[in-house]
Amino acid sequence: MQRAKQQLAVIRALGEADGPLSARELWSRLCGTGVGLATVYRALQRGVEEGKLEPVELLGGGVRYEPKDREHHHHFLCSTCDHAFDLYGCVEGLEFLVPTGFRMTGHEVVLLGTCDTCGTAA
Amino acid sequence: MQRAKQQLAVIRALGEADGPLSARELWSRLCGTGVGLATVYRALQRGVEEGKLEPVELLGGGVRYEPKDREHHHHFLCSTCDHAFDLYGCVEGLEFLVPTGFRMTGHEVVLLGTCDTCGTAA
DNA sequence: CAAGAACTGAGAATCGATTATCATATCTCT
DNA sequence: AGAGATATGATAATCGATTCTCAGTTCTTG
Repeated sequence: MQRAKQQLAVIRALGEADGPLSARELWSRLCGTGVGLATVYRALQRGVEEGKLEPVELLGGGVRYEPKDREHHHHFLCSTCDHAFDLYGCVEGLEFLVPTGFRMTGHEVVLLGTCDTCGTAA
Repeated sequence: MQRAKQQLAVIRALGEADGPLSARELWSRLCGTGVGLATVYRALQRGVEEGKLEPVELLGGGVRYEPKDREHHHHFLCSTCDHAFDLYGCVEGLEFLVPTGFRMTGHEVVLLGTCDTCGTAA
């Protein structure tokens, strides 16, 4: 077994996901492999410290994580399954919203609705 | 004392705010008046049930509330003081981001940065 | 004023998310 | 293989946010 095998499994699972995952989502994806929830949190914490992972805060409280090497993008949040999907493309020209005196350093766009799986199942 | 005086004070404070407020923010604004935190939560819960208030989830976990009669708008979140400000105007043309098979029912735009107060103080 | 319903504040209880602990297992290096 | 550092899983502990409980207060109605 190589060094920090379980933590690598966590990072890899994140890389294969179609969007940012929460600690719990990650854990359930790795559950069969016997990875503990504590290890998931440890891997996420270390990944952020080492600059490999980016914490993503969307609506709904929890923090999700995604690989930091992805380009600037936004997310679609399915209100049925509560899963977040990466979107491709970005919105420009938001500056007109900023009040005078305020300095904008970033923006977050979240689209809400139903993903294809949940929409078909309904 | 009229009926539900404290709860009205909560609703009024929300109406006077320049953005959505969390339960704790509301409480601290009413603190001198001896209003209890439980009452703030009760007022918020009832306000939502009666359709007067709208829960707003931005980044950072907590739920904030704002009067429901405001027009569609978005928010500016100051990363220094963590206060959310209403913005005027909306972003259109986000549909191009939606993947095929997904159905978009809404969108949330949050601008991040520093508000005028925090920017001046820095 | 009397009676009962509704409201209130303080603190306890609960809840989910995250972190800390600890004994065991595994790695690295020789 | 042996020694020491690191990683691991289970579970306890912690934390903040929210809800619950309860005794006391205030309202409404007559």
